Amino acid sequence: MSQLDLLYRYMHARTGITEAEFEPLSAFFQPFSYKANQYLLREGEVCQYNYFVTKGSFRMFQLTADGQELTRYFAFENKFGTNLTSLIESTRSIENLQAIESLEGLKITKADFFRLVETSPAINVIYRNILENAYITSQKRIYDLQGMPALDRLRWLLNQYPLILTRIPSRLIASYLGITPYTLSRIKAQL
Amino acid sequence: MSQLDLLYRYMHARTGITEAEFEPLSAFFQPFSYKANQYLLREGEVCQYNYFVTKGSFRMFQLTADGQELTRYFAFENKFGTNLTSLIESTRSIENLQAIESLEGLKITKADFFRLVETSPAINVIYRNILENAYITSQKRIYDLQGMPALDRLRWLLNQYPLILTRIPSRLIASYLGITPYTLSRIKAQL
DNA sequence: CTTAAGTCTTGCCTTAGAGCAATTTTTCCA
DNA sequence: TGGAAAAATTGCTCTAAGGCAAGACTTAAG
Repeated sequence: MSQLDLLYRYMHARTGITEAEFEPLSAFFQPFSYKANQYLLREGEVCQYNYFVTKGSFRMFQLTADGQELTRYFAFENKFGTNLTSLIESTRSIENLQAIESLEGLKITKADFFRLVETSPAINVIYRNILENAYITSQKRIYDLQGMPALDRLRWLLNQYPLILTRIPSRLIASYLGITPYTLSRIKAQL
Repeated sequence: MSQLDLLYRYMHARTGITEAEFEPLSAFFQPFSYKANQYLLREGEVCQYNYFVTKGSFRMFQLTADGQELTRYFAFENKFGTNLTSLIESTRSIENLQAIESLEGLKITKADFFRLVETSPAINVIYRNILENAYITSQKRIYDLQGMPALDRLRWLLNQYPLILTRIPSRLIASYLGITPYTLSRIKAQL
């Protein structure tokens, strides 16, 4: 299935958009691809695109003052992903977007995207949907992880993404759970 | 200034709405008031309203399995506040909304609100704005607090809300920072 | 004003996870 | 495919925060 077909399916499922309505929108999306470990966005840059993933995955992470990586989000196939905060506020990003595996998808510029939010009912709904999901996901993450011991957090993550341990390197998972690789290694033995 | 004036100012600042455009919307908002410690919403209920605060404050918190309160958000004057997750998904709330001080404001029902999101450009923008801010705030919270020692978290909070220690009881602040009241008491001495 | 209930503080001990170092395993390319 | 580099594991020690208990302080109600 082509990248545009995947995007159409994504949008149709959420907005009921028809192929005829989708057609003029499709011109705003350009293909992109990155190799594993390449950066889509680096800290300090202003995010210019909203990315729709059709193959592979990327992550968002921040570098702390003492050089530690804090991973906040993994974007897999059939997901929009971007640094929303930087995109919305046009501020310099405090986080990095980096391909984990070889990555392909479609991207739309910030200007086109926000213009379509105002002019295309379907994109208005898609954006609302992205924001709602981003918010709900981030809430679940705060809440479910708050005060939970490390082992329970790992179980929670495996419940959300059962395949994650096979697909994502352990050090990134540790970084996502807010624990050290040492601790992750130790608690995996207790699963 | 009347409650409706405050709401109009809030909306005008964000959407440029005129008084004439605002007038038909105002009928959807009903006044509410709660005394300190009363609940706007309890865990297990489906949230039915979006609340605009004109006086006082309320908080959102979750009860953990072992009876601990985890506070996630404080809503003060001139803010919309609700359990967005429950409102969006029509699911039972896992959190409680409780007035901290004596509280007044305007509320709109879920059904009216989402209908206006579709039919009123101003409310569409307001909702987008609420979602964007909710997301950005929640991100800042995750990020800024992740891995930070308790004393630095307290400083971060005081930076965001300098008045909070004078306005909100310490046990709620501890609950918001994800630390125990014991620890909060100890680190306040180090400020 | 007085008393009870709730809240905050502080001493003492316990504990989960951090961090270092050394070893093993896996991954990556030349 | 062989060797270097990165990642994962594991023993040991250390530390920030948790939790109990006792006392001080505050607040609200009669």
